Amino acid sequence: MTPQSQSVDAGVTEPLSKMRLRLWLKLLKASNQIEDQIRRRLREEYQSTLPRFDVMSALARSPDGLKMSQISGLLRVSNGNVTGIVDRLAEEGLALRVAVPGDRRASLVRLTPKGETAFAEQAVAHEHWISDRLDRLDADDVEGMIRRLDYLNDTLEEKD
Amino acid sequence: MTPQSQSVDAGVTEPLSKMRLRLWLKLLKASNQIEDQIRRRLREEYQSTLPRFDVMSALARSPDGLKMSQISGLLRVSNGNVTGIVDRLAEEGLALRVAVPGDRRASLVRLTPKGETAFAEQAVAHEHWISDRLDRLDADDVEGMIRRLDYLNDTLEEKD
DNA sequence: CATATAATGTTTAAGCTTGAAGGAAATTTC
DNA sequence: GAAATTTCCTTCAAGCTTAAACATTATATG
Repeated sequence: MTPQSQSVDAGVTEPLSKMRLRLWLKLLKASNQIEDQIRRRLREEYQSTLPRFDVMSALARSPDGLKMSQISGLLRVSNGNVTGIVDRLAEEGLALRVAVPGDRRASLVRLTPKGETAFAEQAVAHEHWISDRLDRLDADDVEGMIRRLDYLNDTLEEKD
Repeated sequence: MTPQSQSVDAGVTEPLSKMRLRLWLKLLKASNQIEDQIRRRLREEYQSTLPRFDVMSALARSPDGLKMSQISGLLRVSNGNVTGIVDRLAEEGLALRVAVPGDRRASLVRLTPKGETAFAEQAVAHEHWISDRLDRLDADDVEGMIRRLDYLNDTLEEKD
C-alpha cells in the first residue's frame, strides 16, 4: 500500500477531493455574498454596476489611458464585453476614446474629469463597504487569510 | 489616545481597512479563477452552464421536487432568473414541471431520469475539476482555509 | 511590392441576472 | 362571504458575458 493511498483510512476520513470541494463551496459562498452586496450598493447609491466600476478602476490607475485590449486583459474578460461597457461609460460622459497616433485600429480609453471625480467617490465608498463587511476580522485574521490566499493564488496561476 | 487609534502607527502599518480590501481582492481573484474554469469546462464538455448545473444540483438533492421559489431561495437568485433556467432545462428534457395538488399557483420542478443521469456524470467531473485545481493544497491547507472561511461566513451571515 | 498573417475592435446570438410590473391563486381581515 | 393582502410565478427591459464571425489596419514573408 502506497503512502498516497486513501484506503488507509477509508470510511473514516473524508477523501481529500471532497474536502477540496467543500472548501470551494465555502470560498464561493463568501465571495458571492460580498460581491452581491457591492453590486447592490453600486446600483442603489451610484446607479452603477460592478463591471463599470472595474473598468473605471483600471482607467483611474492609468492616466495616459488604456487600449481596449489592455482593459480586457487586465480584467480577464472578452474584448466584446469591454466594448459595451466603455460604450455606456462614454454615453454617460465618464470615459472617452481617443485616437492612437500611428495605429488606426486601436483607441485609447480615458476617464473624463467627470469620470475621475465619480470614481474617486465610489472608490472611497467601496473600501468602506468592504471593511464594513469584514469588520469582524482583526488584523491577525486578515493576515492569516491573505497568506493562505496568496499561496492558493500562486498555485492557481501555475495552471493558466 | 485610545487603544483603537490607528494613528499610533500612522505611516508605518497599513490601515486595517486597506488590508481588508486587499483580502477581498485576493478572495475574488481565487474565486473567479476557479469559477471561470468550471464554466468553461461545463460549456466545452457538457454544452451546459454553471446556473444550469446549480439548479440541477439542487434538484438532485430533492427527489420529490422543489418549487420555483425554493430553488431561487436556495440559490439566492431572483424568481425570474429561475424561470428561464428551468425553461431551458425543460426544453432539453432534463427537468419538468409537475402540478402541486392543492395550490394551482405553484409547480414542482423535478429532474427527469435523463436529467438525473446527466447531472450524476457532471457532478463527478465537477468534483474532479475542483480537486485538480486545488491539488497543491494538502489536507492541512484545506482544513486551515475551511476553518477561516467558516468564521468569515459566520460573520457575513450575521449581516443579512 | 504583393500577398499572407497578426492584431485590434466591433457586432451578433445566446444565455444569465436583476428589479419592477403584472396575472393568477391563496389567505387574511373585516 | 367580499375585499384586501400576500404568495407564487412569469414577463419585461436593461445590462453583463462569451464565442464566433467580421472588418479594418498593421506587420511579415516571399
